[in-house]
Amino acid sequence: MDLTARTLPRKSQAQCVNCGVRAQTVCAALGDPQLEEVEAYKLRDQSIPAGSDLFLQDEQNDHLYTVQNGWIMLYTLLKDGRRQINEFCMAGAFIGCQSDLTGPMAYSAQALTDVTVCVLPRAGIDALFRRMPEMAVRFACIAAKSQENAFATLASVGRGSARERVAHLLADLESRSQEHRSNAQGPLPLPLTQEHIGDALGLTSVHVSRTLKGLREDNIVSVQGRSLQVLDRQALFEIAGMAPVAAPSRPTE
Amino acid sequence: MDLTARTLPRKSQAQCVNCGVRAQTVCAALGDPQLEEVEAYKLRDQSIPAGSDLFLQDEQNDHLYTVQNGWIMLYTLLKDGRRQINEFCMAGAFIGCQSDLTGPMAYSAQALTDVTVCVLPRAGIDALFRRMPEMAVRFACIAAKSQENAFATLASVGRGSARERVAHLLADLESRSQEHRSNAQGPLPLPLTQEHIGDALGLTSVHVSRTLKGLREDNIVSVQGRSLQVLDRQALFEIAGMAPVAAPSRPTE
DNA sequence: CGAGCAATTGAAATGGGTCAAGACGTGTGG
DNA sequence: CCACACGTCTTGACCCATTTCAATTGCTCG
Repeated sequence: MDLTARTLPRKSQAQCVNCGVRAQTVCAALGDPQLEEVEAYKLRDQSIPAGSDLFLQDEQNDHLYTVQNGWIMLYTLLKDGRRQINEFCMAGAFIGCQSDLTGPMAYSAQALTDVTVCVLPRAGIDALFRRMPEMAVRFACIAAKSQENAFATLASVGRGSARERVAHLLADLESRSQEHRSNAQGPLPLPLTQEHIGDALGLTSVHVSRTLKGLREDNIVSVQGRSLQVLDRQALFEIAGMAPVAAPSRPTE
Repeated sequence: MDLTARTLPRKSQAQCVNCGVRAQTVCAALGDPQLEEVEAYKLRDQSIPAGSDLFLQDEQNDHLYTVQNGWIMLYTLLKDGRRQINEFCMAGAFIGCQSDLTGPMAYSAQALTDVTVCVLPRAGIDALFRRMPEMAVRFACIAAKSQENAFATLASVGRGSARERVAHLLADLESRSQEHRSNAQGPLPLPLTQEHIGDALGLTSVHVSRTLKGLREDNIVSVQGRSLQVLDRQALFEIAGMAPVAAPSRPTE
């Protein structure tokens, strides 16, 4: 659980100009000189082992994180132990920023795989934004984007059947994974247990199992071990209620 | 209200320095000179009758809105007509800003009561943000806040029973309403049908009716007509799973 | 006074939850 | 190399919260 003991704070880090996720995060809009300024501000890169928490809800935290690689989940714990997973974050995600910059965290974050994050200090971030307005604008866009994602999940969980919810999640994960993969075909890693999926969708792991079985029997996906293979992208996105991104033309209405 | 404001170049609109919701919205961080700049940028105040849409999802929209008074709901329509209400917005809310500033809207917005909004043009908002980074930062905080709200709703909808969900919504509305009301006691206006409540919580209006009946019979709330009276705030927040101040110790199984 | 929408109530159907038992890995230690 | 332990997945049987369908009662407003 405790990760701070395990990680050595060292300044040796990848250089920002070579950052693999630069285009997707707050630094996207910055030129090289500005990037150097951010680099000076940056604390370190940090490796997080799978299963450990970046931060816990209701606790204080002084950092902001950009995911370099690996998966992180944001989740909320209820008093009686029930868990709601709010979001699965992949490379490029900017994590830890909330409305009350100085208050305790509103939710928890846990690594699903081994993860590398770029760490910024939270203190002074608004001064940095003030000096680099492009960064602030970019940050605002990211915040808006993540609000839209939350709305989409809410619609799926609030209004969808189990089958629709699972399809929506898989479709979402698949299309987001594509952004980070070179080849479009082939199975993609899915570091989630069925309990994770259930906790993200408001379902029981038992029922997730049954639902996946149904999708498997309809030859829509093939989930084995920790990998997901989408067999019928069209059908999957259809069920999910999402418009397939690059779908072959077909009269849908 | 006393009007000791100095004379400023006026359009046909309320003056920004006197804005009633200034402290809660994107302008909060701005000084008077910057506020004048925003005022020059501002298009107009606009009255929206109850029931009409500010904008529709998938359609283009050139404006951004700050709610001056009244209630607005943000909602998502699914292909088959099911509706998910994402958020109820009250005075001070900043609406219409999304990650893709030039693209079609990701969700719809409809007035639940007669509403007055302050209208900004969408084009050039990023330039404005760039000139006033405080405003961008403020916006990001607001967006983050709304994401946190969405997460809280998601946890409620994904993991709560009908009773818990309804209690959570009522508790949330009640505490937010308090911010805009002088006297703490007494019934507060609730411009929602039970169908609205159901669509916000992933429930049927029929079941909302039954659930409210249960809360009424337990003397926790009294909902009559379009107004809500919280009778037992402690119990309501207890059921909602929100901490009102400090829950009395009680062995919850 | 009647039209129309919102709320209530009852009865029946069902999607998903719960409980419980097994199967299937996969990594560990002997 | 085996055995065993632990976590995950699967499957069956039953249960129940919520939905669905349907009828009735208000309430508001023209």
